[in-house]
Amino acid sequence: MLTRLGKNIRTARLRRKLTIEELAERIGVSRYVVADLEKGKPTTGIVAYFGALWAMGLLDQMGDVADPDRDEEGKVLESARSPKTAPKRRVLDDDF
Amino acid sequence: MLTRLGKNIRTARLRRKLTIEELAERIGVSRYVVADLEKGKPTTGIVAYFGALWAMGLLDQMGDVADPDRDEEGKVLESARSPKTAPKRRVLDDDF
DNA sequence: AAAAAATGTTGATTTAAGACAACATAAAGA
DNA sequence: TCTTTATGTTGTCTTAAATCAACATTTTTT
Repeated sequence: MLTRLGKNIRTARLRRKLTIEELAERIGVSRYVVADLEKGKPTTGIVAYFGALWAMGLLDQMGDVADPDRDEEGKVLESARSPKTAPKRRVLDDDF
Repeated sequence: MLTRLGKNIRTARLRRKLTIEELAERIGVSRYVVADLEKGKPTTGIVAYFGALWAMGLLDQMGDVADPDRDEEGKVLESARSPKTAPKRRVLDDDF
């Protein structure tokens, strides 16, 4: 997934006729970081990746990632613990 | 966008009843890295973010980000340079 | 084909991320 | 409540990321 993202960023950059150096300058890093990032280097700071996406108008696509509303599996796990319907009622309520 | 992603990861973790340490162990980093990442620390390596998403089954959501097929702006810029239809023909063609 | 520009590569230096210990605080369970 | 567990916070140390210079290679342009 990392190498894929790197390749996608490179494709986007080439389409925009940007050199590695130009993109690096806009992000505020050296050209080596952008070169690494396009290879999908795992240890590179996420700010470089996000900066590249931002500089090319692609960052908004990150908005949905891990969005709680779309996390169906997580929603199921949560609702399994705290059921919405029929809240637990203490036995004492009937107790006088 | 970074703090948003961090919050989303935290929400997903809590829903799954995972502690920071448990998630950190699955990713292969210390608990401090996960704590940073949930705050959206920019300089943290992307591998930590991706690892967290992966460990919770959320990584596939990254597949579409910066996908060339969805990069409409990039496609326009590219096609403006190399038109698919009507390839340029030299004037000489009419020339005898 | 020649010149220029972009990118790749290597080695050295600087800087900061990550790991860790120790303790404080907060949250959860008995 | 008391106890445990989870998380936050601070400081130190080690490691590796990021920068840069210099040169090689590739690509583009003329």
